[in-house]
Amino acid sequence: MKQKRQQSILKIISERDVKTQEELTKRLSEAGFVATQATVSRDIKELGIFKLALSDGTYKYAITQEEKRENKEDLKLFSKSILSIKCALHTIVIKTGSGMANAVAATLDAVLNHEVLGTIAGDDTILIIMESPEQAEKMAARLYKMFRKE
Amino acid sequence: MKQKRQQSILKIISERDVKTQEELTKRLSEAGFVATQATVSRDIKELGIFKLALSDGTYKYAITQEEKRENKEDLKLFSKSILSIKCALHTIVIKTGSGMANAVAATLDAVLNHEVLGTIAGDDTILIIMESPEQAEKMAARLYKMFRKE
DNA sequence: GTATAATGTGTATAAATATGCAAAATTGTG
DNA sequence: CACAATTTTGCATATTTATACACATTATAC
Repeated sequence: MKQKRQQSILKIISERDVKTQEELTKRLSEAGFVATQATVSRDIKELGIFKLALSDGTYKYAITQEEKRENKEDLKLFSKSILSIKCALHTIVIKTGSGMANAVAATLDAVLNHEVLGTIAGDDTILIIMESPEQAEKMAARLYKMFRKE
Repeated sequence: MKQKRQQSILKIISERDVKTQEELTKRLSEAGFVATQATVSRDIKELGIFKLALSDGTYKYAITQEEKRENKEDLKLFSKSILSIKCALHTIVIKTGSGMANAVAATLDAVLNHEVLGTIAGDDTILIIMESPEQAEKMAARLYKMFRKE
């Protein structure tokens, strides 16, 4: 549910100027996702959405450039190319089909941008560098979930 | 006053992670600009600054890409203060006119933000830390270009 | 299956932010 | 200079947003 609700949020704010979380909550329920402002606040935090000052003196919620390109759909596509995800110290190693690493890394980069120190991609291997082993493990778990075949 | 205060705000949020407007108000007054949260709120609106969710669950105020570019103009100004750029292992050492290091470093930080691990500024020296010697060399070359007198 | 852990959510509320209004400061004009 | 017009600011407060806590839901292990 959360997943789809957040999808819907991204869609809504890209279509209209949403000025407050209350308003977003209302639009969400119109779209079939009933939630409270509290939940919306948390979603917004997770999605990295922020309140932007418009030139007309009002505000709207907006997405960073990276997220616009995000396209969680792309990720699903790429998930077919991902062979394994492993954690080593403060780094994560992802094995992909040969020649796929760069494409996957680029997409990953766009999505994870603010959360990772960096990514390096070879031909069939991606190295993701985190700040600490703990963070690496967390991120690995998240990636694993992300790419899990269902 | 307003002008300079807003300058100062940009500088402050590029140097530290500022989590609330209250905090920013405090830092401002430390920098010699006494104002209330209300004023800061208005400045933030005018500057197009926004509250960004960090991956560690907290927030900070951040600047849009466009404004970072504006700051790049400042770089040209600062280039007069830069005496030398040298690379050492995975770090870069920049020598500036005495007392200029902090100002230059703050601006550099704003522009390079995502690309460097960190910067430290003394009175006339800036140390930029990269992830690897290769990256350091690359960045040094880029900086050299950036500041080359034409 | 049941138990246990982890994640997600609503309620109520705390915390943070934006703004109407009046006063102060600044700018423009003669 | 005086005086009007404009802009900026603080105060008080309304609005908006984030979060502690308890309960619900979902995933994971046995």
